[in-house]
Amino acid sequence: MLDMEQKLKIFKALSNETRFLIFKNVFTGGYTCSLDKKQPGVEVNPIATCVSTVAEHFNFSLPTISAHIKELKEAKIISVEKKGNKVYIEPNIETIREMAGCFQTLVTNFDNNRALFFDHTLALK
Amino acid sequence: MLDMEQKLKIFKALSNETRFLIFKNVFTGGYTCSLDKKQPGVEVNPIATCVSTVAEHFNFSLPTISAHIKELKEAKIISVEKKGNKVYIEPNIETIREMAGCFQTLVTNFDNNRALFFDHTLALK
DNA sequence: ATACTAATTAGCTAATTTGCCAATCTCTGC
DNA sequence: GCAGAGATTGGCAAATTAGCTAATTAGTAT
Repeated sequence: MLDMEQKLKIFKALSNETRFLIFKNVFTGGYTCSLDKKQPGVEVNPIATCVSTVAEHFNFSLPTISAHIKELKEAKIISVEKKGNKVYIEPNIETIREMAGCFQTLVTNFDNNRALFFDHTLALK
Repeated sequence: MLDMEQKLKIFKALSNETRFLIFKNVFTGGYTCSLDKKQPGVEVNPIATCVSTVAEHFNFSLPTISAHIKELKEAKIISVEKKGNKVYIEPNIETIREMAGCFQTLVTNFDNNRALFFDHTLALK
């Protein structure tokens, strides 16, 4: 279960357009597959990518993109793994699953409370 | 459907601890009911409250809380309605429902894609 | 060893955010 | 009309964020 501090980090990480777009592309496979032809034995999540590949999609410097990726990592939205020279980035789907659950719980409880207020029998159904 | 700009506003609004707590309390009924004894005919959502009631829960000035509430309103997380002297605040559950849907869609699509990659028949099920 | 690539760190500036107080506006009640 | 309560606006200071370049670290390849 995500505590408040963790949720705040997630919201902050996703509140910046650049980070949001990185997040979107990492989770939907928007970046080219990073399986490296020079390192055919390296096992990497097929939709993973690396910091400089991400940077190619933006008009920002590599250090800037690196810092954004660090923030996404600290929010546990992505995870990173250094293999050889590169840092591979992978989506951390469990965090997103938790967020989906949190919002859904809020909606469900809200609907139940509303039913409870206006029609007691409905809430018990 | 929420566009990216709207999502960014929502994430930004919820990335601040004070705004997050206001959000939480407005949606879970954490504030005292604001049905005004002096205005018994006024119809108000039972879990609505007003700006100064919210401010009582924080060690921040009223203008500061007012600004936070404005940001939550512009993100369409809450809606406000002026009745007489006061501004009543109500949860905007539809926005939260949309957020729940967005996250859930992302998770579902991710899981399907993963299944597609590793086992084609699974994805078709 | 040297050179090259990938990435991070450090130090800086500009812009944004978050708080405050004082002033103003709006509505209620006398 | 005037006083008072509720709320917003404007102007300011401090803190944070987001970008840059230059320097550094880590790994690869010659």
